[in-house]
Amino acid sequence: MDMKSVEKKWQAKWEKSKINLFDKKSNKEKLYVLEMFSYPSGSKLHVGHWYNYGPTDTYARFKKMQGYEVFQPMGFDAFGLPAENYAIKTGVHPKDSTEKNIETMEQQLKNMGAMFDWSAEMVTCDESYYKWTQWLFLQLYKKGLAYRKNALVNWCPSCETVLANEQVIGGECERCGSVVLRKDMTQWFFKITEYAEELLKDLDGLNWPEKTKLMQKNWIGKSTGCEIHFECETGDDITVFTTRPDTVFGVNYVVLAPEHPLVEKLKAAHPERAADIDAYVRYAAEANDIDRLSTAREKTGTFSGAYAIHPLTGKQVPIYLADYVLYSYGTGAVMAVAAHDERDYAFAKKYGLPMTQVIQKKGEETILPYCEDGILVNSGAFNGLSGEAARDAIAIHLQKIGKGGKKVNYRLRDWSVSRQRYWGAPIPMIHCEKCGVVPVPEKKLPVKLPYDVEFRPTGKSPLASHEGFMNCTCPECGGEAKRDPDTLDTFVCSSWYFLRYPEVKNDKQAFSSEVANKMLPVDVYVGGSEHACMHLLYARFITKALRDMGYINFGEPFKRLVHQGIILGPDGNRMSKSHGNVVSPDTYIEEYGSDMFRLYLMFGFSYTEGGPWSDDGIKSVAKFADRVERIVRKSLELSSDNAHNDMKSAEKALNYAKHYAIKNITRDVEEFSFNTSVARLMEYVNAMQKYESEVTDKNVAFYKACAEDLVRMIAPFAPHFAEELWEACGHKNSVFLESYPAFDEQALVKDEVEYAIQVNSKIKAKLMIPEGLSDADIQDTVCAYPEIAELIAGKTIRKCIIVKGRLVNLIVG
RNA sequence: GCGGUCGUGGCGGAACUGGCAGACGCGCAAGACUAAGGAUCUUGUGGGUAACUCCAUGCAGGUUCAAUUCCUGUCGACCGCACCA
Repeated sequence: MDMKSVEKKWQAKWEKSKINLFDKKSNKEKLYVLEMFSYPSGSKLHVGHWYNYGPTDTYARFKKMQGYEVFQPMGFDAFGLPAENYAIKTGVHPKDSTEKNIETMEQQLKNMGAMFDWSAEMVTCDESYYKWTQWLFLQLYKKGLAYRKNALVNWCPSCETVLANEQVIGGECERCGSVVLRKDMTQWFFKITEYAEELLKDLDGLNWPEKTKLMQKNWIGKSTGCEIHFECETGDDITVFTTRPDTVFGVNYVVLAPEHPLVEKLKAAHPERAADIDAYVRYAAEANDIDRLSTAREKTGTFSGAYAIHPLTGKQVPIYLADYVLYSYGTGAVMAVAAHDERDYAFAKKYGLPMTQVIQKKGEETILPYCEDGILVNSGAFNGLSGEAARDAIAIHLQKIGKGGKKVNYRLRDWSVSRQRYWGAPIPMIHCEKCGVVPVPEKKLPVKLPYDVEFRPTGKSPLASHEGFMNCTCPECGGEAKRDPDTLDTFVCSSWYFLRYPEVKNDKQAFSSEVANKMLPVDVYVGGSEHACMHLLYARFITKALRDMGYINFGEPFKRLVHQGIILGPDGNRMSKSHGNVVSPDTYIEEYGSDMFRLYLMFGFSYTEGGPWSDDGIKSVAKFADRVERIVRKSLELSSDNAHNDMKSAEKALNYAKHYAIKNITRDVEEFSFNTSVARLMEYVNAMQKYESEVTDKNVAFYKACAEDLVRMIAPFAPHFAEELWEACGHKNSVFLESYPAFDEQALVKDEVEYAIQVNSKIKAKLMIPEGLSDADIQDTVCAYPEIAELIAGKTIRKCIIVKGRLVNLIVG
């Protein structure tokens, strides 16, 4: 079959007949199948795109044939750093390069022949979309979920710009390789932490890969413990968080993170330490992330000169500054128990601080630092308690005396969304000297991203130097004001796009509650696992926030999540230009066509595993298709004159093969197990071939029906190919308007089944046993079988294990 | 360091809730049809052995009538987090 022209032909027909469009009026059950949309990069579709979209399209087509009204949209995540970097390098404007790239990718996606509903296409850098991204920001602001604060951000000194965490690779700038520093800046944040508990709890109900749920769980990092107040000599309260209140009597000192606000005050109280403190704070600030985060790094710190009062013993403990305490976690201060914490132990050892053992290992000698649970000693009234009981009792006691109490902490931090970049959605906020920070009124949206901007890095947001953009009037007082010069993290754009797809043309709203509640949540979401703790978490957060604002009535965006594996280069490394191992799909598609390429991707790999690329099997897949075509065409040539209509054993065998294939494919496609599905198709084709070549007296009508079923069965896997054959079979309508063949359990009932016969768990024989026998009859049949009878002669049967349809195990002795 | 996933023929990979290990295919070998075949079709194909059979799912144990599957330890690969108190 000339796949090239066949593909063109059917793509044109599909477009004309609008068969791939979602029918809102349909009374079939909706199924929202979504692949993560793509970033319009300069190059063409790569193997990864194909691997994500091809097999998922097979799933979607399969569900369509099963009677669902499938919605499978596609769009582009078009804002972002790569386009801007490309612009800096080449001078081509991000808008121009992005639009051009989208055009190419659209064409390539269309050539793939997936059943994307192109009427629902959406591009995040279009005004018609980012208007609503800005709207979303304003809603979060109104709700108190978007706020501005001063924070430490990743700063690249050479590009003079802030970088997102994901753009810091091993502590270095993704663009230029400089070591990234931390810098204090005022930034917009989304209060995702407010949803920490719900984001954690709701994971349980999701049909997601366990691995991904676990990653999110760890990322959220819930830890249950206790807050304890130490009174500082300045009169201030130093609150620490600990998961080990049972060690509180062992506190030897208190440590503040160098960024802790109290540091300034302590310095003022102890001028004799000021120089040292300043030096240390500076040292900590300059230490880069790699150094600071390394657990192997030697602990450093300095004495503040001040003391705090232990809340239970009343003793004085020194206050230290040390950067092994992170300002961003908990309270930015810890109680140090040198005897029972490895870090405190290392620090105490280095600075010659005392250690107090308060936990004893049960029944064995305690070697410090001892960080496990044990029996409390030197702990006043709490001596003798251990573990959870001790923690509980001490927390309750602290609460009673007003010195602390139980507390839950999360590792999750608020989401920093400001970017000092050009190619993103402008933040719809205005800074007025009189009125402060004022939101842009909703009806003034969108805040348009100007085209004529100098986007080369200067240390400030590119928009900051665009006067036409920056200068505006304050919506409240009408006076002169400035716009926010930053743009939103592109993850904001992608955190709600699935809500927009069902009504991309809605120019009154981002989405309507009515449609969203009907079309969402997404039933099956397919994309890479690298988004586990970014996009997939953000999208959940935004969904919950929108639910709480009353816009939607569901709190989870993606009911089921599937991750495709990664196709590596032939050398087993990740495909990359630097490895020189990038495989382009184009040459294969040129030679074999889009259907064969996707069929091979499905057959050659385990979908969720992926693996190193190899094209060994691609020819065989094409060969398989040839065989299918030959069989179908041959069946058409047969004349039913003088043919019989009986279901003899040959027909029964073929019928069995067909229903066996249907049953397994139906189960496997649901599981995204495409390789086994294709294997079952091949088996069925082999059975067809066997019947074709071996049976001279054919049941022609039956055989023709089998051939047509084959075309239906293969349709989701090779859509253009199947349409062509379906037409050849004399049908006018698309094969995708057909139902996927259903299997009949009755056809799978055999007269007799082969059993493996074991004697003392060793296989001794294979035996055909009629279906429907009782266990006792099966045992008798087996024992009567000469080969077995001989083996068990003179021995008693102690046990007979029968697994219906599979094996019989005789335990004799 | 912590958490997780995975180790099966020469290769990609199967094995549903523990039940005949190696489905399906690649590759390889032999044969058929051919002027020819890198087309197509048929047969064979984990290893050892002349054979009965024996050995095989990273390695070592355990549970079980039965283990690729469950448990313990160990080695290796990959992924995520990483001074989270």
